[in-house]
Amino acid sequence: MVSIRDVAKVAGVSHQTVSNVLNTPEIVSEATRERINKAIKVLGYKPNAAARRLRSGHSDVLALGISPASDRSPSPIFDSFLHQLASAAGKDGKKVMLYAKTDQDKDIELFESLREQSDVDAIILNGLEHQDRRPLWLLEHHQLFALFGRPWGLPQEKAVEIPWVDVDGFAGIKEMTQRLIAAGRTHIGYIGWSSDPGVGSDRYDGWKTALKEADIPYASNDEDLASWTEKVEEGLGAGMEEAAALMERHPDLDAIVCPSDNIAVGVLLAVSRLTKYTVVDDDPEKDISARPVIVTGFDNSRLARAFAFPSVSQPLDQVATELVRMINEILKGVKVSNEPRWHRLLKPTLVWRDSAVGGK
Amino acid sequence: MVSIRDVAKVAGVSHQTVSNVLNTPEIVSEATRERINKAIKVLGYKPNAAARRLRSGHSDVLALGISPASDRSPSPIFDSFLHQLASAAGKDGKKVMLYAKTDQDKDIELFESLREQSDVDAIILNGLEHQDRRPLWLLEHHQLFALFGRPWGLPQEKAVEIPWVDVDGFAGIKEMTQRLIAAGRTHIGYIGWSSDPGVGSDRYDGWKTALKEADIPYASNDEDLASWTEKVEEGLGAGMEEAAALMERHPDLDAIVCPSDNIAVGVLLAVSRLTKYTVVDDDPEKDISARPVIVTGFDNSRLARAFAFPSVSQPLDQVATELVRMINEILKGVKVSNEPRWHRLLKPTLVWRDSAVGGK
DNA sequence: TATCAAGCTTTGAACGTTCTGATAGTCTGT
DNA sequence: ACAGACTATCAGAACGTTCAAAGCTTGATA
Repeated sequence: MVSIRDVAKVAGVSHQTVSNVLNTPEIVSEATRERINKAIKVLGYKPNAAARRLRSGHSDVLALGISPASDRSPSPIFDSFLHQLASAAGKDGKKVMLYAKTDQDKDIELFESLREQSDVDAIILNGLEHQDRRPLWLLEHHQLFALFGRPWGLPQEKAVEIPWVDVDGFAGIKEMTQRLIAAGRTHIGYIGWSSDPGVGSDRYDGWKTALKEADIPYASNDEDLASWTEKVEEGLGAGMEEAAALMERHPDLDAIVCPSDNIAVGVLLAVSRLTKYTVVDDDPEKDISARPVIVTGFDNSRLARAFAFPSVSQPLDQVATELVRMINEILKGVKVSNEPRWHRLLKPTLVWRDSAVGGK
Repeated sequence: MVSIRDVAKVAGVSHQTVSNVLNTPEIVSEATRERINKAIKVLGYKPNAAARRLRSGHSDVLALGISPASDRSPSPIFDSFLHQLASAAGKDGKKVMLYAKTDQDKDIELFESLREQSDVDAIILNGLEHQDRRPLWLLEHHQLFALFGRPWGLPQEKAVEIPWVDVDGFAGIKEMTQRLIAAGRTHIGYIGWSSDPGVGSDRYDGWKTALKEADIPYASNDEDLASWTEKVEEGLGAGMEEAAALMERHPDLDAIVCPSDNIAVGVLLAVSRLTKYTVVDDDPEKDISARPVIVTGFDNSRLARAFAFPSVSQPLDQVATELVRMINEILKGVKVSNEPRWHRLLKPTLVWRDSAVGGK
């Protein structure tokens, strides 16, 4: 194995100068720098990560938990996020380490073992549960971390100390609802999660607000609103019965907004069965505006593409980049504060679809 | 930071004895061992991974590439595999590191940078392309690795040197076809990948063989078989037109076998539209045997659950466990040979469904 | 009693890097 | 010509662990 000292010998300098070329090239004169770089190339020298870690105390590794897929698994786009994160981290010379998530207690146990082991510089949390203990534990033990998602349900004074990136579900759903209204739909229902004080109510509010601002009659009364709403647990294909109930209650229903693609698929299937539009021969799905009821989702996953329903697309590349940026700044010693750069609420993109079903 | 020497001081022994307790406890007398363990607990000592790596030369880290989700992405179950792998590795004190896959050349470049850096002990490859250069490169450069999937298309003498785990697609599809025959279906078509000499033809052969063994008339003639087959590119919702074509060609068709859940969904949708069975009121999907055409998939992903079609389930936990075991053995210095324990073809499980559509 | 083996423990070096402080060389201004 | 400041380089220590080998008991054997 070729070390920094071998390079030094070949280049005729001390080992420290080689180290300087690697870490602070600007303090080395150009002549020697070139000589050393040449020696590095000739010898095929690669810095030893372990030694670097041992001495410098940081590992350039981010840890990310991955939960069993059977979980309510908010994201059909989790693997997409993983790729973006690995990519963003890689650009920065960092690596992403996976750990298998189980429950909060086990997670914390694991954090404990990562701590002080100089094995992981920072942790990226996502998919927080309500009143999650993990962020507080991490804060308390001065373990660096950043959050994908907002720290819903945490006291304000704590939340301020937590760096997070999230996508604005409220704005996304609101825009989608407005787009439906612009398309002439005026009887728009909502089928979403039953028990989710954070993300769920945020998206629900998006729908409600759009209706109110457009002066849709039933939006002015909470009781009326409730009758245009159905609660359902997250899950692929969920919401079929609820869609039926909603349509029975409101025969004039012409659109349904869902906070996830998983639910939207179920709702779309139920709707298409009840409205018979899938059996018409000349494919009415070619133009979704011809659909008796338009169903919309969230995440713009492959499901939305395959079933050709409109969906809200999360800018996962930006999420990943911002997370890595935040962690970098923290590692450099910048303190987390109330400034906006520690709490990024990214705007999602509306993906409308007029094209035919199918495709990849 | 508390080190091995601090523990030694408290326990009144030398640092090496502490190290022995950690690595080879059996050579330390019980009395001292207990004393040291107590000191470890009291001081909250955690071994420093970086130092251990530096000295011992191995990192206990496995690298795994993750490709952008837009790719033909063979697995709607990739994240599930990730979880299993992280879990299996974790049980063994190992970690999984992600790297962002792009193309073969970039991958190899990355392998090169991982090499000698004592940053990664072994690489896990999956989703090989046809005539993939990566396994050969890794062999040539003596970088340890194992494969999820078979080294299709590699010369036998090389393939023998490559440790791999795969799931027997042939057996899975064959069993599924036999199950359809047992259910009284005798006109069974196949819609699968157009260009895939490895996995694709393996699964196709499963269908063909089952038909032949059951003496289905059209199975004896290759030309007839071809007319019961449609080729299609992988993709969620793909295969709609092909399903229509197949049904037109064979009005007596009563089942379609697909090599992936993604395709099965498209096929199922096309079939349900053409056979009008989704519009019947008393949910014929409650019992799939009542379906005019049964569609089957592969992977038993959430899609199969949601749309209630039968599918072949891959034992991902076993795959992960075996991969980790192989890598462990190689790390211990065991040479890869022609023995069966280096080439594991695992039996998948058939998941039949009689229950209603929907649910999680 | 001297010798040897076995069981347990210790000592010192080594892994490859970065950190710290020192040294030589060059330039500037008086 | 000389102090002072700055630049480029160097030498040695340090990070926390494991490796290699040597040392100390103890008990059995000749």
